Amino acid sequence: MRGDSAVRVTSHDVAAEAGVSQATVARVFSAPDKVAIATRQRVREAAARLGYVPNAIARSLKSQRTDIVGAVVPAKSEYWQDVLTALSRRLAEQGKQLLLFPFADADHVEEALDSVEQYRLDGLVLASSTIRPEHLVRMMRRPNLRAVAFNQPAASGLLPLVMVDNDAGARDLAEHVVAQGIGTATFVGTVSSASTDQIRYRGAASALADHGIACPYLEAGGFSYDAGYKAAAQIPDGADRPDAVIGGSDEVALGLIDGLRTGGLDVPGDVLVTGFDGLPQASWAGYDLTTLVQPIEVLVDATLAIIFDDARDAAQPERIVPGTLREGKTTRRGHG
Amino acid sequence: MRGDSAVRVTSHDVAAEAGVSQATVARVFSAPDKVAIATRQRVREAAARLGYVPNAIARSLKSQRTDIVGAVVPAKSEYWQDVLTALSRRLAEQGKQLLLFPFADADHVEEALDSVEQYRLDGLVLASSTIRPEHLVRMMRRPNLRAVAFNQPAASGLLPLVMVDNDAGARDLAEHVVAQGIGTATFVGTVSSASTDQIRYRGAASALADHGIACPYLEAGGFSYDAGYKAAAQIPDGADRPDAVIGGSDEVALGLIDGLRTGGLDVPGDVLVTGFDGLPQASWAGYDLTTLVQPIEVLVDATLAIIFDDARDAAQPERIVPGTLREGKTTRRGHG
DNA sequence: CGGTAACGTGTTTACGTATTCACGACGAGC
DNA sequence: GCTCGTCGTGAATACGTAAACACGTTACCG
Repeated sequence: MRGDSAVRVTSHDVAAEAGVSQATVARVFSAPDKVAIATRQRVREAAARLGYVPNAIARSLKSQRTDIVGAVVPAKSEYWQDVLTALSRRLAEQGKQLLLFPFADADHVEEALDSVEQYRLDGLVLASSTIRPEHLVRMMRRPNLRAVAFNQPAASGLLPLVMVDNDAGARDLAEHVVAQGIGTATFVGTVSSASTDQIRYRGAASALADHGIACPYLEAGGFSYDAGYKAAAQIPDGADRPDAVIGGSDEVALGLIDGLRTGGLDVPGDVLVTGFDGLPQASWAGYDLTTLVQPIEVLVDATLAIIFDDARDAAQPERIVPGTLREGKTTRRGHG
Repeated sequence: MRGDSAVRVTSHDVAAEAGVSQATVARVFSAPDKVAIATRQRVREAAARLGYVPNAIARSLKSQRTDIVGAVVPAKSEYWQDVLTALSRRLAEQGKQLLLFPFADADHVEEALDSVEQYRLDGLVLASSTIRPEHLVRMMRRPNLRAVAFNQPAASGLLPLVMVDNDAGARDLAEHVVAQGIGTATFVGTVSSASTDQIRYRGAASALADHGIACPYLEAGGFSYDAGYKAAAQIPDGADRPDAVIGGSDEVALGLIDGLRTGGLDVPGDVLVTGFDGLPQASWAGYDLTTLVQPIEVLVDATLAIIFDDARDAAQPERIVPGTLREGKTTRRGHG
């Protein structure tokens, strides 16, 4: 044992100090109204005197609840950072905690889930489409564990699902750029491996097609600023240059903007750019990106509702929440 | 009990299935070399057949280790996001987890620490100078809990401390802008409430003074992009305009840049700008900020070393790690 | 005034695992 | 052939709490 200078104090110690039984001490901390006020007071004082703090581990073992929700998310992503912030705040309000299982590559998801199973969490938020279906169903089978897929269209039918309306959002963005008078467009994203990007692409392409505008697709090969920055170099210039570039996400779009500008183009003068997600950085004055803002609070609340509401047995819920278009200067044509 | 369609399977069940005792099952999962290979195999198969997964809660209760490290951090901050990412990755490599205790205001730190005490964590990373000293000492007294202050100069002497060399870094930045030929400068940060900013300001001011340059101070009133953006409007223009603006952090500096540019100034043409931290966003082509990059991996490793190395009894360690200057275009004068 | 319900508290057990102790078998050394 | 040590395993206990159950006291109702 290390650093055992201080003694570990348990509810038994407090019981002895206060002259009551251990059960009474436990009740004072978990169901105070079942204890007479005088006794409660006495126990509280004894606890304070000894520096007693209830042991959450033991409580969890006994009660079969950990009051901890896990989140399996990609380690590097601006978007997920925002989601986690909202999630942990809401959980904190309910006296619950967030245990993080970030993964770098998809290969590490497996290990993360091993840990998840050991910790007997109350709930689990599964994010990012790099989590494969077999992993999803594995989590589904754990007793006492409510798993929810977050913004992961591929999980549909396998798990309860909460996501923003990617299709409608993409259409809104497409309609918006069409309204700016564009004649050509290109979609840049990671359609190859992100089911959200797939839906966003189809939605945008479909809406553009309604106006007789084709929408070729350029693979960014990643979800990051860097991926977007590099992809910008592959967008045709000259006569083939598209009037608008639809980014699959804000991070990619921000990279696109800087990449295009580095290439000597003016945004929005030469090319319009849109994103998706509504990151804080997208609102920064240097970019002021037109994007579809996800109602993260709403999504998070819906997720927690599925995890903690007892009346969910009515099949797998699927909550699709609409986002809102935020019009920035990246689609404001000077000569429109 | 909710959703108890699946049965909970314990080491006892596995023991029965494999025809051994519970103790042997426990050994297979915690000290496999103490079990004969044949038995081990048999137990493993039985476990797989039943879908057994060791219960980390029970293990923690018995072993008095949770294999979980907590982190008390501000909910909203780009910088801390990066730190947490690095931290959780390193922990995952060691089979440990990160439990997050984010707080919005300083008022909520208290509640966060209440939770911390209950969970009997192996270690605790205390971040942000908005955690007051009385809170720090409270954490110091918990048995079996190794608390480390991360980039929090004010904790010096109270807790083991790991931080970047703010003073040297600030001096490096100051020397760098002096080398660009500036004659006047202003520091913008949150000296009022951040002990890191205080040191950075003193360091920069001192280095500038060595060259006969005064360094007035402008309070940003926050650590965010927005705070920087607004502060930019208060920087004197005309004859009093400083040649360089030293930001207390990258987030503030990025806001400053956009604020100055919105005000019609050219960065770096009219004003040089520097930051501090080395955020990913600072490297974005749209900014390319000159900043002092913190060696986050090194800091994190030092932190975990203090938490997990048994030989730390040699008083309170204080690790001060140097950062590295990253020269971006925000200090590259066209007409220098 | 008797019966009964509500209340407050103590006793006991269970949660699932790690670990100590004890025990038998087996091989080596003299 | 006996001792001793090692190895593999089982039995038993402890970790600290929550909750079921039991019991005595008090108050309320008809």
